[in-house]
Amino acid sequence: MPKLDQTTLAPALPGNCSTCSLLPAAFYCDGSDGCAAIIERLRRGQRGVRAKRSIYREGDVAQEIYVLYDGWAFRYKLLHSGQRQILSFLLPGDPISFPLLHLDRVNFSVRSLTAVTLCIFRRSEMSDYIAARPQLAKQAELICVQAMAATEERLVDLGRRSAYERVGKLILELVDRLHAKGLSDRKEAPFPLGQLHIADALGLTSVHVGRVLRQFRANGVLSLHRGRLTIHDPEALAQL
Amino acid sequence: MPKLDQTTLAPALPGNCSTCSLLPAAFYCDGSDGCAAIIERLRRGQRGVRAKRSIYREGDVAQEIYVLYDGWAFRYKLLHSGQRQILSFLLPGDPISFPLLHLDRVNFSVRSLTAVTLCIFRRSEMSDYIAARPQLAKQAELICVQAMAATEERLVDLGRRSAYERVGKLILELVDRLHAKGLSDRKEAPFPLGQLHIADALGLTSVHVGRVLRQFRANGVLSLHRGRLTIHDPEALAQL
DNA sequence: CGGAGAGTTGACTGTGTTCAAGCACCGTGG
DNA sequence: CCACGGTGCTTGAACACAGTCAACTCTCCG
Repeated sequence: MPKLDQTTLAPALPGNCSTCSLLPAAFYCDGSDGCAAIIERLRRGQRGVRAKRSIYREGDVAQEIYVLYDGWAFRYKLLHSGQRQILSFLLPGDPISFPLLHLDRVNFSVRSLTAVTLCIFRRSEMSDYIAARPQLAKQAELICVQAMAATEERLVDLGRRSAYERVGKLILELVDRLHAKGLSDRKEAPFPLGQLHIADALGLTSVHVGRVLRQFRANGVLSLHRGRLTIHDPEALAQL
Repeated sequence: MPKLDQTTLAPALPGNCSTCSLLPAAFYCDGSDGCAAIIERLRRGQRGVRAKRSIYREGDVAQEIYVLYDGWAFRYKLLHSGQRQILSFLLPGDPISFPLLHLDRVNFSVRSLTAVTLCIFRRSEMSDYIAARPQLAKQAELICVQAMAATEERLVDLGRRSAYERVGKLILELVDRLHAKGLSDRKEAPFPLGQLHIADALGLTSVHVGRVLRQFRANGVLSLHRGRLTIHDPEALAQL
């Protein structure tokens, strides 16, 4: 079995923007002809980051903003007590992260899960570019509203659902997002999250997540092994 | 003791927009001279709603959007099981709610807590008005990002903080917001939330919220009685 | 006076945590 | 090729925070 590409040091390198498969779906693309050329001029290069490395730290001044070209990462907050709450997971094509356009200091941290490549933009340039295009500004607001809806859905999970439901819904959400990007067939998927990541995203402990995953396995719903997710019973999963 | 104005049927009625004290802080005001006149033309009147009435139901098509002129309300989601998760509380001057500008169907419900008056706008008109003003579009995005930050802070609460901390932080947040609007001196405030509302916002039960409030009273931190909040020890509260 | 709704209290239960030990896997280096 | 150490996963026992259920009180209001 070949190494998972998510764990290699240098994932696929972006060529130029006009051939980039992620571009058409990006929030900063208005679909016009000249768009790719403009964005290519806006792009300030790329950066490779190894797995489990810090990308932003809470309080950093963000002059540069990144788009995740390849690999997985996550946004989180750290408490004084050392506890961690993961806010969201970032998949290939996701911006890191939209609010950065408007905040002088980031109010969360970001860390790579796998090796990752980032496309680099200057915040001020990207901001001007969007502001000059009402069409894009509207699209940007839409992105923000959708992120809001996702966060609120997660809020409902933490407030009112059992550990079993939370874990199931998180996995389902990630598989759906991967599917939308053409990175999974909904039966199998790369899955670089550890039990501790799942726990920190869902307000649980890694020990309990382990027990819940055992239940899922016992029920024949899904199994998670060595960075690989397999879904045996999509029906049962969707039921949540 | 006079009746609390939050529970009267018809709260203060808005005059015209140019004399409205809420306008300068509203997200749809760019601060220009002609602004109030334009908004006054945009405004399609007002509506009074009694306490504990439904304002939006999840799935509704929203042609009209509202700004809360007076009174308290809250946004929430209902689960199949009948459980409720409150997403946020709305105070005088808050829009209900920003995402409505971009969503054809609302993905949450809204209910009045006290008697309420709403200023009414047509969604399409408001949307066009903002889109035509890049300055406003940017302001709108900022509002959205701030709402996002608040929701993520709540997410951290539900995921990683004890019941005692959650209740304390919620009360502190509301007092700060009231203070910012000139509606509280941080020592006392109207507080129309019941224990069930607090519980549904924080992922707890009303019984347990009752116990936590008793602790706060016993510790001499704050007391909550008959729709009135009194803070005895702001230090201890801010410590959370 | 009577009823509804919200808050209070107590006993009991349960979901998820804590702590601790052991195991499997994997990359590294001899 | 194997020994080593680190990290992450598994398991079990004891515990705690918060939930459930049920009875009771208080207040408001008709």
